[in-house]
Amino acid sequence: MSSQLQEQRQSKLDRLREMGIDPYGRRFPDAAAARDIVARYEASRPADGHAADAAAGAAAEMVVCAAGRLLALRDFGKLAFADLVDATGRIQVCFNKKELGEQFEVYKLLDLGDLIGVRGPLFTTRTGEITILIRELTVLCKSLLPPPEKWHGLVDVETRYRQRYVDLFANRDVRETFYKRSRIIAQFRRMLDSWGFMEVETPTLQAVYGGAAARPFITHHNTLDMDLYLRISPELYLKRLLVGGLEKVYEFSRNFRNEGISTRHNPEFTLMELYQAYGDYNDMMRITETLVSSAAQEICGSMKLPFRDYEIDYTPPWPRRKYADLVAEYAGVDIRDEAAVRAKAKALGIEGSNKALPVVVNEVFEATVEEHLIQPTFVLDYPAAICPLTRRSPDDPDIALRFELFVAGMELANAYTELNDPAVQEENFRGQLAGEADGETMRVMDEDFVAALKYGMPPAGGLGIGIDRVIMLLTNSPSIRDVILFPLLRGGGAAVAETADQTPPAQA
RNA sequence: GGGGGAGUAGCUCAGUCGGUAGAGCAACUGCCUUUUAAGCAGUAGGCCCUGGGUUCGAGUCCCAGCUCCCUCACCA
Repeated sequence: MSSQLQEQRQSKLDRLREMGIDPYGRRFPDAAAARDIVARYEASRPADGHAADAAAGAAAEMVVCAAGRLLALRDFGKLAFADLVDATGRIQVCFNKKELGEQFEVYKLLDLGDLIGVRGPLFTTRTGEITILIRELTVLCKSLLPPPEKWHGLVDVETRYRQRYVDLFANRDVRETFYKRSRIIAQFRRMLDSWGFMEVETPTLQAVYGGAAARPFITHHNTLDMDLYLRISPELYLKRLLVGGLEKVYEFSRNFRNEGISTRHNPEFTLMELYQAYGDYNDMMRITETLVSSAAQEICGSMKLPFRDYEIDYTPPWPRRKYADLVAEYAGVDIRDEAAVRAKAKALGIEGSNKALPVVVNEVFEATVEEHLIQPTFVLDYPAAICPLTRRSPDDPDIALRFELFVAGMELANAYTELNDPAVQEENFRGQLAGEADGETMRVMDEDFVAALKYGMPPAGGLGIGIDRVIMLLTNSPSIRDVILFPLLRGGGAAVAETADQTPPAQA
């Protein structure tokens, strides 16, 4: 049973306590990063390798301190080598009975997975690996459960998601993905800040939800005794800030959509939205290109990155293609030719003959065009009827000044020249409400938003970038669950829920 | 919700025709002072996802359920 392995570790823990050693450690402030230790040592030693090192080493012994998790062990009895893994990388450490003396007994009570701190001089082994010769050994945390196998790591997908903490320490590439996620988001923030945007936070709990067409999660506030919605989009609040005179704002917002789950959809996901007063959707295209392409270059090291079977080239500028032209090219129909569009939809097996033409057109677009948009492509000028928050083209009232960015067949970004005419906005809302029977459209009139527009919102460009999907692309992760630390799973999470299935005490 | 796949030791995986459950890693006991998935010898470790059914006998066959993965549907 697993308890056998656990009991063995527990008994080692008990023995450590008997020796007067706290198996759960304490502050250990002197540890240097494994990556830095290796880098410093490489820089300081002669270029011709370890032959000269033996002589030079005695003269200038470099004593270092490191801390991390013990994750591989090669034991020779009185000598052992192990991998010590910290947040920055891996460094080999050497347990030598001669060097450790009495502390060698402590080493014998260690297991894979334990957290330790070490101090000692660096040396190079016969095979050329930089290694810390341990003179002081500190137990920082005894591990009671065995780590996954050293070679394959943790593979079982369900366990990886449910016990991400194991996945992270066992699989280096998983750590790398989430480091990159953090750095990409940090870079986005740096760039936006440098362009004069200010970061804001708007409500996640909303009494009236809007800004997208999606089913919301509903929750309840006890004291106020009111139902609230988890936001599906921050859009309508960010535009209120434009009215208020905050001219360049952005928000990294977690949004919640009560829809299906897939490799591209998680019920909660991160959307970065920004609004720029006195701009339009052309500005948003340039911002999108700059943000994503510079993240590719700066964080991932190249403008050309693999994703699935593709090589994606992020070098700007990216092609701008008109929506109508793409439908003509891939579906072979003119979007103004209702009979042709409906015939094509029928041929594609798209149902809903009673739907409005622009809705059918969009379904044809999704069925025929999207899969072909592999390299970064801006799709411009959507049918106005499916864009209730977007300004109409001055040349054609049926066209909305909107673009979506597609990469690898996935929608990555969505942007508008924002609609700031309150009369048109109110009319669009009413049209959405009237269309409720058709399907999932906005069901609630946001009267306060219309009131805000009546005070006057500057003409503006607005942009939303699906952060999780950007991270998928830039880290070559095929599933959105690979870039979300704790994706939603049935049953909620923890793999070992047996202890929690007892009936909880009744709550008042 | 539809279709397909999977669930066996702590981890990674085999398991033939239905006949008492297997390997590698990890663990334990020995030997071993420069290894790189270290090596050698030995030991221990199992609710074969759950519940029914067929059978003298089920990890294996049948039915139902649970969970995950892929895919479709849904998702401006």
